[in-house]
Amino acid sequence: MPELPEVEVVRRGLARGVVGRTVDAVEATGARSIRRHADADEFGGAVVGRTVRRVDRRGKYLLLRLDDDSVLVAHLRMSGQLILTADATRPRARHTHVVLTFTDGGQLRFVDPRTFGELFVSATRSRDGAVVELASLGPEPLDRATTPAVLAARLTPRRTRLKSALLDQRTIAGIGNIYGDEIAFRAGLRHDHRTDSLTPAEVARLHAAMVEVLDAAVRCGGSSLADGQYVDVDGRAGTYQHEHAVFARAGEPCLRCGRTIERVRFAGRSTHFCPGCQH
DNA sequence: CGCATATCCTGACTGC
DNA sequence: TGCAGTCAGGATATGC
Repeated sequence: MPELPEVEVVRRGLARGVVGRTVDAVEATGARSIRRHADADEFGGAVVGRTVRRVDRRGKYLLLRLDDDSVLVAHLRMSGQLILTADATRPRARHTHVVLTFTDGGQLRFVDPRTFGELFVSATRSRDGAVVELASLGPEPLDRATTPAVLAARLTPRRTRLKSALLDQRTIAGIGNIYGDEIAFRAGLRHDHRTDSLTPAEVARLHAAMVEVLDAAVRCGGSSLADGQYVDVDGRAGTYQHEHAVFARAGEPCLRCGRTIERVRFAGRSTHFCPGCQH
């Protein structure tokens, strides 16, 4: 479900909601959600008593930096949600697998029907705050340091297709199926455009499209699709789905040229594009 | 190396 | 209304 924009919106909610708060108790009833840990006690032992210092994001991962320099890492995968509630007595949603209760009585709940998501504590204390488990992630799309030249250096040496490269988190971190399609459309490039044939002008368009699409999506609070899975920490849906040019618009006219948006299976994922605007 | 496929799960939706 | 089949925002392992 969530890609960079959705994860960034959740990060902002957590930054407002949990920084400075101290974990009083942890209930980890879903073993799969903490699968990198031996058991619930071991996971709880790493979190209880800790105060959240700040919340960062790396690609689609959330990093809750704790006061012992460890990091509580969260990935929502397809169906995960992190929900804040001030009232611990409020009924828990079905598939609530991990609950952190703060000393003030509020809670952070991890809800995840498909159980693909996970929470783990990384003991990493590297100087720059990097999490060793996430070392293979590519650069951040919205970092100023991620210039068109950086993007070109990561794309053009590879002999693959544009969408495969965009979905590969080692190329660039945070882009998933929705934004891969939207970025390719805005750049005027087909999903199956070969990365090794991208010209500097095409990479420049791709870079601009990437920044514009992701920025706009963050400003809209992310994309919430028909199943209503994605919501922020307060349970609110995003609105960027109304701005989608191609994703989930198969059979509808392209808003730019009027041709019919197509949907194909590519790289194992549903892929949407305009046959008139993308080459 | 690149690519397709299967896998981990539950739930929503489609068509009979 | 019930039920089988299909599909889903991600990441990873495997085999060609």
